[in-house]
Amino acid sequence: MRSHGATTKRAQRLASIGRLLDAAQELFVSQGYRQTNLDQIASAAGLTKGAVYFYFRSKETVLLELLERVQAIVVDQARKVVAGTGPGAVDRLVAFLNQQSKLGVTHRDAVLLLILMSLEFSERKGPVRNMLRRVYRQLYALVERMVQDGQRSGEIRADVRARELSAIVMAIHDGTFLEWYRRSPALSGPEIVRALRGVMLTGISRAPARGLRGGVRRIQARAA
Amino acid sequence: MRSHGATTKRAQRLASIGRLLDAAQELFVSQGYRQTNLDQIASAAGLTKGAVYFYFRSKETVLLELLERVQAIVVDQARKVVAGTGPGAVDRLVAFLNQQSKLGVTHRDAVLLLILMSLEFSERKGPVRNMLRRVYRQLYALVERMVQDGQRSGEIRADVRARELSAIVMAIHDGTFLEWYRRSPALSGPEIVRALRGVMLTGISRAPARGLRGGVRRIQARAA
Amino acid sequence: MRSHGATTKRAQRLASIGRLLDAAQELFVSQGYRQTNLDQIASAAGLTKGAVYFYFRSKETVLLELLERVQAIVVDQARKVVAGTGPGAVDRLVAFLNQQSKLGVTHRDAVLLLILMSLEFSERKGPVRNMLRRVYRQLYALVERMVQDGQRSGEIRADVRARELSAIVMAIHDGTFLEWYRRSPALSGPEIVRALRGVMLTGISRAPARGLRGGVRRIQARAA
Amino acid sequence: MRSHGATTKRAQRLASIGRLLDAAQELFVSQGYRQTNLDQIASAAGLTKGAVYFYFRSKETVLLELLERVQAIVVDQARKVVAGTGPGAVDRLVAFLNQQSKLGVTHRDAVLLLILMSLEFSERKGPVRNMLRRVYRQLYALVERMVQDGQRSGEIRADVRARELSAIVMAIHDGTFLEWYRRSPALSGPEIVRALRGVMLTGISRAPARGLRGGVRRIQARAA
DNA sequence: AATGAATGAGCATTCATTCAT
DNA sequence: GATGAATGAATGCTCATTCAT
Repeated sequence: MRSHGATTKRAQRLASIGRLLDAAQELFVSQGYRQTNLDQIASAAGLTKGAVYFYFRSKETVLLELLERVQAIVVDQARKVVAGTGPGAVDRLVAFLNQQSKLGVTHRDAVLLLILMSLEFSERKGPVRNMLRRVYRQLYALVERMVQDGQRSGEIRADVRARELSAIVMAIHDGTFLEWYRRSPALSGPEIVRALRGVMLTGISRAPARGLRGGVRRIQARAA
Repeated sequence: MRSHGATTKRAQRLASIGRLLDAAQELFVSQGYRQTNLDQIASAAGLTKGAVYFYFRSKETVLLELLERVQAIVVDQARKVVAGTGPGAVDRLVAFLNQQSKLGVTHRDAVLLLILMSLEFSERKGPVRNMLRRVYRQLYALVERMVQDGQRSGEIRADVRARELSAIVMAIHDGTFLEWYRRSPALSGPEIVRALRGVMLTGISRAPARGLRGGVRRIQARAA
Repeated sequence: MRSHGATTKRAQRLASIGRLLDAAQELFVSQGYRQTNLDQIASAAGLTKGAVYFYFRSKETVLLELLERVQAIVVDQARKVVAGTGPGAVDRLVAFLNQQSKLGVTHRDAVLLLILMSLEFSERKGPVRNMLRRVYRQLYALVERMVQDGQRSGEIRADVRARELSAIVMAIHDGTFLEWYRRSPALSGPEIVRALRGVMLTGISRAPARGLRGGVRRIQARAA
Repeated sequence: MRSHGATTKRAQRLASIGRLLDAAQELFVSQGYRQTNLDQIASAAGLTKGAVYFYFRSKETVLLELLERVQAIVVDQARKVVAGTGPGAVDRLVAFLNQQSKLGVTHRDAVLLLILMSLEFSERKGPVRNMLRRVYRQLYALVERMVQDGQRSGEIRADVRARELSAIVMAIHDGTFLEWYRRSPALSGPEIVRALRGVMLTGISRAPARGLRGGVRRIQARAA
């Protein structure tokens, strides 16, 4: 009845699933999970509610598969980038932040989905919260390791514990995305990203103790 | 049936309203606005659903009145504190951040309500979004003014526009609260607040150009 | 909006619950549990679906409360009647069957509900099946005890184990009700009841062994 | 993909239909018609939903064809057995009951399907109900004729009208099957069948009037 | 001042059925 | 001969809201 470009069953299946997931992602991000109903998702994908149930077991499953995709995009990529950079901890952190900034442009909704769902599901136990915790734990661990390395090597300030310092890094990171999301047209994307990086790196750098001045400047140069 | 300390009608009225608003605030923060239903609010306040409609026109009105309270707590207080400090822009910013940190302890839910609702309602037009925008505009303006002053006086880095820099300040601020909310037991409250202040102030300070070293150190000292 | 005879809240509550349960019972019996939807129940009671949920937690709860009523009618009454008759086992059995026959007229739907639901839920575990099993276990036990007593005293044939013999009694009992339900207009109620009693009592009586002839006749006289 | 012994199209066709009908019968009996969905039937037969529609016009048609099979098994066989026995009415009745008992073992689900569907569809008009009525009418007629013959010849009690007496016979018959179905593991199959026959035959036999004692005994002997 | 009864719109989910391949 | 994709109607349940008392 409905005719799509490629007509093999397999292609149609993938196309429909893709359209449904894309539609769901956009709606979950812009309206929240709970406010989005399946009719909206389905019709945004050019299908009907029934089709959603043909491909997914439930509304929750749609979100879980979406988060699976997001995990691959956000966590796996970040790990790869971090692993491929070195040797300094700050270098890796810069690479990480650059990667996230790029994601913010190429996969804005994927990143926002992660952040927004982590808030919407923060107090509701169930598979979604578990999945989200898993993803965040991985990100936290990645950042915390870099911060610890940096503290050991003297690149990063040691007057705050690694746990709290990396929490700040994540907080700044998520906070900036949310701010951007909230005030979208009022803020310049590239500029805010650049500012973010500069502020964060300066902020976490080792305080320029006497005789070591220039440390901050050096870091800021790398981040530019 | 129910016994309240003061039994004047007026007192009882105020007490009921207070209990309802408190209950609503806690539930909206912990579960979100949409997931919270009026039965939960009412019974958490020791009343029934009908009573909510006796005091408020609708569920939305409950939130609006709550946001009115929050505005008084967050915006008005911040303005007063900022106005009563001086003369430097960074001094005022430090005072502002101190005030917010205190609020985070004394009025945790009020601050979180503001942040969380601003996300939940970000794409839903209506009176709530308007109210939230009003509150945030005031906060943005307050911070932006301080940043501009600091840039003019040379205390604050000028390589990023004031709008984006103050967006970063707000982002860090909100992001830290959310991070704290999300990982509550895993993070040390006082420590993260101290870290936040240190990181942010160092980060936004003027890059310690040659001959001006010590600027960052001075700022960090003030923030400690 | 809707005005019912008695207007105290308590009376209205009881009236609505009563109407809902009555409507549900009739519909469950005539159409089955699963084929009956809440709209039918509600509108048969002059209410809307929402009202059902005001009084009951779920559709299943409606059935459970109905079965509670039925238990009181069927089991408790039967026990009382049996306890109040004596001394012979057959006398008690006759009293039991008389009681059930009366119920079949005064509470036709209650009895049928029990039987039909026991079939519809026989393979579906859950609270309904548990409840049904509880009720049936009590009836089985009641009958089996009478049969055992009768076998001991020689009034009832002993060539079949009490368990199977009382199963037959229950089978005949339920089967007759179902037959009546299935062929309603074609069968004469009183006559079938009389026939049932006669057939069953003769059938389970001690086989008229040599020298004991007349046993069956005596029993049939009591049953008439 | 699927390998069947005989690979002629015709054979495969018949095999698939057979598997579907068998699967449907088992599921209809164990869960009821309405609770069984086509996916369950199809996958129990190792096929997919679409295949059901390839062979049958609708879910209802599946049941109708099943009932056709059942009719052949239950009614036609019973008629044949009754016709081949004689000369006494009770002899024929015994033969009928023996046949049904045998069916209960060899075609348990077929017999149960008939009984259970007659209850599930009793108040729902449509082709299924018509079919069921047709089958039952034939069985009723068969039994009623035997009872009438027995009453005329004096073998069977005449104090109850033939219609009601044969209703009792059918009631006992169906009731025993249902009881067995409901309490499967708790009852001994052979024993209950033997008991049933004994009870029923004694029960419907001519009341052992004075001078005719032994009648019951004779009948019970035949039924053993 | 507050309650309890009732409504109706909205929503996730199930399922028989259709149809192109 | 059979499958997989998709539909649409039905249904149990939730919940903000209204209103008589």
